[in-house]
Amino acid sequence: MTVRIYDSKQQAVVDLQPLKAGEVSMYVCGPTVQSSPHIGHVRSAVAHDLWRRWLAYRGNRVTFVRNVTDIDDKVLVNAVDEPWWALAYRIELEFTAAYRAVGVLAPTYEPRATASVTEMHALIALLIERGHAYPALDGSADVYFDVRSWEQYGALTRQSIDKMEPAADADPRGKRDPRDFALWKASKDGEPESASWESPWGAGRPGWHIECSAMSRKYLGDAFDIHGGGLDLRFPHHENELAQSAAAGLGFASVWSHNGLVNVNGEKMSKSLGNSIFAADLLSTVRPIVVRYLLAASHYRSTIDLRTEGGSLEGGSLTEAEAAFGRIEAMLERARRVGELPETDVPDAFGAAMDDDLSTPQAVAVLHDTTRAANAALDAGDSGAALALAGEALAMLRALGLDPADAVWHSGMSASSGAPQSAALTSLVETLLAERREARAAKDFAASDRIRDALAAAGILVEDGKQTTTWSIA
RNA sequence: GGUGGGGUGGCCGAGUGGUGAGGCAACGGCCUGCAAAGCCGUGUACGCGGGUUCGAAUCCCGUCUCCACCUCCA
Repeated sequence: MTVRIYDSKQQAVVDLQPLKAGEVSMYVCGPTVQSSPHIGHVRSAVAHDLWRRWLAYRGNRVTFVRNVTDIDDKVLVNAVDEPWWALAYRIELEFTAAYRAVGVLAPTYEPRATASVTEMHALIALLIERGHAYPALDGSADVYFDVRSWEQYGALTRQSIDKMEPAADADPRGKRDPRDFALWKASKDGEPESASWESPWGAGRPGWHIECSAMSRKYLGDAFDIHGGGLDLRFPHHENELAQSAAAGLGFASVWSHNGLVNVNGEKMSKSLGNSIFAADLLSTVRPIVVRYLLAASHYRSTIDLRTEGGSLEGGSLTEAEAAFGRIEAMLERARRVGELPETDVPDAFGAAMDDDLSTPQAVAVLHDTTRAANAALDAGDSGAALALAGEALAMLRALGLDPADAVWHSGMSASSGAPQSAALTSLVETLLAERREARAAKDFAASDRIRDALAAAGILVEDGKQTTTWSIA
């Protein structure tokens, strides 16, 4: 069965035809580690993680490379009271933590730009040799890509050079055309020695785009299947990558995949508006699995408009997501009390939706339908049907990386250090519930309700089932 | 100016010609000692104006409007 994917370059959904049958190579643009991760970074990572998991579910061996841009103008600028490499690594760790928290699988490899300077030099030399790049005309060590020499420049975003605005990433005096972009940037006075590498054109550091061309080639080869990233990277970053790699004679990416951006209350997140939602705040306010659910429930290409209530993350989209996902979790718990969930494949409708350009909104609808059907079967006492349906729901959750039982959601402090407290709590609650059971048996509902209210005041929800009473921390 | 994406019920969000995806919220019912949870039911939704068609959210023409990108961006 064929997985279909939207290719940003062709602007159409196409059959994914891997270069090698049964193997898919993906290169995803990771962050420039210059400041803390926000929900947009998390969204991008989850979107590509969903792709990776689905392609693997369909039997492909996926090689997934996501880079870390650890040298860049902003890394240097933001490193005020620490070395630039310390800032870069500190921020990289924050990204790793955020990705892990929302269940993003570790890449097959995660190369840092600074570890591939040699490969960048080789690519730049190749471009000069082929007549598509030149050392700056002003005698600096800058090297530029010559956009006029590559007639397909603009192919990715369908723009013509003449209608583009000039690039501002280097002194235009050294350029043949103002739209030429830097492959190599000469070291400048005042920049740390550690941020400077020798090159055939003089000491300097990489331009922004060349690293991805060099690293994708290094780890995935001259041609690979999918190149992903945020929609905001289409231009100039991906356009320039494409130009470099294609002009160097490389096959490069077969498919370009871009995830949509995240708005907050209808506005683009930006530093000037001060409305950025940082991963650390998000993940300490809302359960990470719910964040992942929220991101997975929207199509990866659409803009997500995150609604907050009076500036608080609680009360808007995230609270709705908690309610919706909580239903599914509750059903799984109900079903597990009846028996063990069988291992099954995902339902066909779910698979068909996922195959169709990762249509997770429809796939999640199937998940909700299955949840409702499982609850109905449980209400009807049909354990066999209930377990079969719950098993299907679990298979879907696993395909989406949303299995509530997965160890990633239970890492950290809570599990171990909380164990004694949890045992003490359970003992107390069970004692109170035993008292309540007696009161109910004696039809002393006033006493019964008093106990339930007291527990509720402590944040513990008591629910009477047909046979048993369950409790949970609200 | 150029390129691209939108406007769907109280809210979010799918859907490219044929019995109203799914979720959140609300209301009614079943269940319950009462609740909660669950299940069942309840909505004359497709920016506006024309057109094509037996039939349009979906196709065509016109029009209004919002957003993103055009060398910092996931």
